[in-house]
Amino acid sequence: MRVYGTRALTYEPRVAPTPNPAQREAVEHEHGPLLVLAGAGSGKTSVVTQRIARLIERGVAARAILAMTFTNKAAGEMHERVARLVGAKHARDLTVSTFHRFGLEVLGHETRALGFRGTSFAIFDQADAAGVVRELLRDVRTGKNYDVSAILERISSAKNAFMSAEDWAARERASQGRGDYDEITAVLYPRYQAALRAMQAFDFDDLICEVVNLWKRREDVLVRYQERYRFVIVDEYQDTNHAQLELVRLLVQRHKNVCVVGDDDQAIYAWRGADVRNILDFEEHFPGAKVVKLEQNYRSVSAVLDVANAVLAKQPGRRHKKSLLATREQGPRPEVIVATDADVEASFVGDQISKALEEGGLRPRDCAVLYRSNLQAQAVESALKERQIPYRMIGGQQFFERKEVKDLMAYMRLALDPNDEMSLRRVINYPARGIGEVALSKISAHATGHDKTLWAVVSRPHIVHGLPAAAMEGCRELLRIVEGARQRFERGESSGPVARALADEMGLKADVMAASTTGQTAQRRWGNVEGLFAMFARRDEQGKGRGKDLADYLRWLTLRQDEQDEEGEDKVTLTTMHGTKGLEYKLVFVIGLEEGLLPHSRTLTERATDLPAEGTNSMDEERRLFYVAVTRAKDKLYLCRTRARNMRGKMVPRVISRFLQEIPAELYDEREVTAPEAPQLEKAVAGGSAVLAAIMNAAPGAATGTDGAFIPRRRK
DNA sequence: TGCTGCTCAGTTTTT
DNA sequence: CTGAGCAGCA
Repeated sequence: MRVYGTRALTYEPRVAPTPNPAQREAVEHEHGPLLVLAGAGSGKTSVVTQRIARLIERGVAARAILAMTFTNKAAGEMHERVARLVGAKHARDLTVSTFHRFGLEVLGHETRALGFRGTSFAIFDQADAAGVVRELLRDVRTGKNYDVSAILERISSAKNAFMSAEDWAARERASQGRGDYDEITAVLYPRYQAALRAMQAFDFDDLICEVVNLWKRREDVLVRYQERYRFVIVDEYQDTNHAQLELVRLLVQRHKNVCVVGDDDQAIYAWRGADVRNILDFEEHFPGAKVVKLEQNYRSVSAVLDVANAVLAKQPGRRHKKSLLATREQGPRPEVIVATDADVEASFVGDQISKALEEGGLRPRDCAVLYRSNLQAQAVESALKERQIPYRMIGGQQFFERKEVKDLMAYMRLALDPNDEMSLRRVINYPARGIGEVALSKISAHATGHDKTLWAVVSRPHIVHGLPAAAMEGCRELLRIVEGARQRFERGESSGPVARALADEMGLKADVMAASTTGQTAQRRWGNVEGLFAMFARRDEQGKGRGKDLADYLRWLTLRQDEQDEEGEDKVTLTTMHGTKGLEYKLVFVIGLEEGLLPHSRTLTERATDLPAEGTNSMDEERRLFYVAVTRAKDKLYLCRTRARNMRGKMVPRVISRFLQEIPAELYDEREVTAPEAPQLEKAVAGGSAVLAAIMNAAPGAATGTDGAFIPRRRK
């Protein structure tokens, strides 16, 4: 038992919940479709893992079970938790995979059925795909400045709906005047798809869609997978898109043992193609489905749950109505903080965390700051830095999307397989070596014209008619670098040393330094490269640093986000509301609860680039996002907003978020914060260990600094 | 070819 | 106020 304040508010540590009747029902269910509606904090993960364990216990072969998640992290965690229940031996046979990884695996095994030459294909990430579209756009020469990502969004949505280029064009014609973007997409979609196939490449959507297409075309292939995976479990089902539904539907058609777990109240990804109707209409998609609702919340104190339920109370037309039932005590009241501006808001957060750490017995990892947009992180970052509080930021640009990392990876791929055209194109003129747009198109044209690979032409640049001497020299330079690395591999060197040699040879360090405006960014970016070296070194130690192992790994890395930051580091978490799903913290700050941030201005005003999503309402989605944020808090919740905020260089007055406005005032305490607090003062008065009250239950106004101690922070 | 300066836009993001 | 992308010049 821990005393959290002068009012002797006591928090029982969360007891591992013995399964309640609903949970037990979900765990014990064996055959036929099952929908588990799992409210926030209702013990979803434990139900899923126990269910898998139970199946194995009842004699289902582990290799017949397939669990699908969205992120590698979730897959890893699930696998680990099942392993703890059933032992490593069974766990090894179990398949826990992301949708995309699964798709990759299937396509990799079926290259013959796909009619590919050889067994290798490339995976294009967002940036690669954008590059293709940008290039196609140049070819078409529209004279207009199209937003590439808006086009990609449309291509993606067409693919996931299994619309062919003709379907799209037909729809575009039928609903004429739908705008330039539908029109240009109709032009580019077929070209984009053709370009990918020509390069023997798949984008992320293809990894799902092409599996479905293959299975539809080749019953014999489908049957193999149906026979293999007789029990299928899908996590975060509310995030699935149409293609993923089709994949699942085909896979379980025969045995019908499909269990999906999700929460329609936490559907926040419609903007990237998730279709909440998948979970709403599950019973129609899978007739005879059993439905189990998990409504007992084991995470949050009831004062927090009251706010969460109030947020959803205004949500119109919920299909699967659930409410969160508290199992914990009342707890401290959530607080609404009104700060003068974003810096004051950030300082307040910093001060409260600082107190919680010094006097409240909390660890940094118990605290999180949630915001709508990554931009908001900056003020909080400096506030925490100033107070020397360790933090980690989730989101922002991912490690493997960083340019310097991608460049070096492309060289590594090229050294293993010079016919990897995408990688070649990426680095053919990086670092700059005189092969510009003109030279590249000459080389490229020669390759297509003489039915040679791009690499074959680069290897013998003199055969290209009219290629400038500089470009020819550049080709030889590239050849020398890649050849050198290839030979190192042949001599038996493993990935770590080869990567270092490559970086050396091409002068990566010099380029990274030169391309960075400040010493700090240079340091950070070179640090990323060092991180990549370290990653290769780790693989080398495991004996997986060369040959096919390495090639497979490099390909798979395209599907893999940051492997860098250590799980379980003792740091405060800074993340977007989207990035926080599935996580929980004792102390949570939700900041920037203002119109224009939440709901975000982009949901308030429509744009030509926006892709209207069917059957969804973005305002409702913003509300659910708020709900997700609120339900992360276990013990104490702060809801913060500002009166004015510096936006695009101007101070702008701010209006309270409609979602915050809707919460009945009796559910929280409110206070105004005009200047950062003076923690020293607090400490002098309070002292001792029982002062957690300061953060948990401070009397309104008590901590508001009025002594003018506010020194504006310098912004770098 | 490659750099500089201008213009424009400015969510969320996993794979 | 920033950063990305492009046009125009060296």
